[in-house]
Amino acid sequence: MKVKIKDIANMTGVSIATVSMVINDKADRISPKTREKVLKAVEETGYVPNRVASSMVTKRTKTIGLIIPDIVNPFFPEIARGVEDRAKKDGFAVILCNSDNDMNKEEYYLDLLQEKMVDGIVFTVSSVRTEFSDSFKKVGVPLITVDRDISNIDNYAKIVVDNEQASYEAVSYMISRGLKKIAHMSGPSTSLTARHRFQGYKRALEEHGIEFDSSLICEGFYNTSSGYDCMSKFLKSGIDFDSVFCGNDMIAAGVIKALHHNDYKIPEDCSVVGFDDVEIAELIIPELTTVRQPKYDMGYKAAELLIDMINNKDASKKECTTP
Amino acid sequence: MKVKIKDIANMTGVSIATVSMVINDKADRISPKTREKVLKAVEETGYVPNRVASSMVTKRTKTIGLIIPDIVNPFFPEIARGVEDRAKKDGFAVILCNSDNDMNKEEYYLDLLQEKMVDGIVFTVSSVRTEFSDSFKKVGVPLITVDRDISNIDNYAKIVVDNEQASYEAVSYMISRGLKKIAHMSGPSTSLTARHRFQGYKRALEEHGIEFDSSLICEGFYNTSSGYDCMSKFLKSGIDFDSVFCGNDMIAAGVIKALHHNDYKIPEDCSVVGFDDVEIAELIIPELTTVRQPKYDMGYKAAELLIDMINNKDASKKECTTP
DNA sequence: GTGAAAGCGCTAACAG
DNA sequence: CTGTTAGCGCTTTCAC
Repeated sequence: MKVKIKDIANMTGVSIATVSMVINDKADRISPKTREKVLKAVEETGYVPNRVASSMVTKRTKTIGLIIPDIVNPFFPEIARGVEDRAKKDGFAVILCNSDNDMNKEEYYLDLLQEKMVDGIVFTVSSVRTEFSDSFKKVGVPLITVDRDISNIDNYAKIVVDNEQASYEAVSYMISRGLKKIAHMSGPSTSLTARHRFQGYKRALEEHGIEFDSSLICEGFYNTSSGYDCMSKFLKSGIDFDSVFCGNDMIAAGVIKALHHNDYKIPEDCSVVGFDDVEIAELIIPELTTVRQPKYDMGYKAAELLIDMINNKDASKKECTTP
Repeated sequence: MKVKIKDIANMTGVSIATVSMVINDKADRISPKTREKVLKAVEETGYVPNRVASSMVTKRTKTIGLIIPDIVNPFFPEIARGVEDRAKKDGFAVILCNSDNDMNKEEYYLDLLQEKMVDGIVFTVSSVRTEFSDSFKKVGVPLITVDRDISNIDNYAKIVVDNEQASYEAVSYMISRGLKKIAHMSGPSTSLTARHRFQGYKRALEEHGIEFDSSLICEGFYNTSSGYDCMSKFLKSGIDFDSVFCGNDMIAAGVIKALHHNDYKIPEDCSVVGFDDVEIAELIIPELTTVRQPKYDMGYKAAELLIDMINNKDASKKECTTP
């Protein structure tokens, strides 16, 4: 039989209240002697406090829920890690939920987490969802969204990543390095991300007095073959460029491949800058410079804000942009 | 104020015992009429049962812990996903813990999970650990290890991956495709994984009547530059080979790069086969054929076995090899 | 079919 | 400083 607080109390000849206090370090009012005695008994018996029972009375489970689309998608592990690290700092555990961008699963987990009485929820919004369903609005615990797509969901605390700004900075950097004819191979303009990255590109050109040239733009998809095709087309048509700013690393990989096949040297003949969805990319392709996305920070900050909301109910509905 | 079982009971004019039964579908002995009435009240009030309270009496939290070194390491997300999917199937939630291969963190989480009264633990053993510490042995709940390195930890239920066999099959396949001079560029022989993969390579050759040729072996590290260096050396020294079996995908990426630089065509001039630690690799490098590791299945099976152990206390100490 | 009552293991006043 | 006591919200016999 598992040993419980009562056993420790009996063993040491004190009350369970006293034992509870030393276990929870509310020892301000406990004599060192009793404290030692209790601690020793705990040690000897291997007593493990039952936090489920504590939760019953404290109404705190010290657990938060994390709902993401899919931990296998390389975008999310870092977010998850950020959340977990911050949670751990305050003694919170994290329940991991993969929603697959499926509304039903999202609701399933929202329910599950609430039944488990989590203290709060970090929710990574999929790029598909554009608004909260009813069951969302009914969530009775602090909830914060981590939004990689700056969607139009409001009225919730959220962490957003500013793709426009990140893109702007990357292109500005390229300009500062003397590049002038910067092509842009983007993801589909149906994607908010792609649009924001494009806007950042454009703004950087404008603010540095470089005229925007639509012939340097190639819209495709977020994959390697798209990058390959765009670059092949450019090479064939003889368009003049000295560098490429790519919508993501997959595109960049395709671009690099096409350049290789045409005996271009990188970065001597053409610089390639990608956008980081995937950590591993640059390991495999050292020619690639990439814009790091603050995924870890997004998770970390989300958890931080959430814990804040858990501790002061008033802290809700904040917004926070990374980096 | 949150609505609780008592409120539902009052609203419907039945006892809390009855409400409890309909909520938990122990409705064999409940009249359909009462059932409907209760369900309706639940619906109207948005009542969410407090599973923490249930856990108090049932002694089951329907939660399992998952300890892995680091979710950011591309090896683990799939394992985690496998665990989560299987757990979900039986209504279990998963608490995610990143240990960073740090014994202290491992113990911290082992403790945390037990305090949270998880029903069981899936533990992914780091390649460093060679034995269980005391606190390990004291774990009072079912525990199963997922072991990618076939280490010498015994006396626990575990899932292992058979690198030797996977390697054997890959090389056999290469041989069946007519390849005869298969070079092997391996990870460091200090790694169990590397040794097992090497053994599989060797066995495949032997069983297919191909003589082992140590000059076709190049030992390095599990990274790109190692692959690049090995291949460069081979090309310089004029060693005759028609293909390369690589210890992992990083090595393979380096090999491919070196071949490219020397105007070899893949797979016409030389086939390259990698070993899959990283899903993304083949997206970026389509020339690469790779041995898939059953990471997802490992996680899935681990959770399955664990749930089995949770349900029948006798099912422990099984072993199970994937694939 | 349904209800009453006894806890599950712990915390938090309040007394002493 | 320490003990007593009243629950936390639910499940589960055992009566009715």
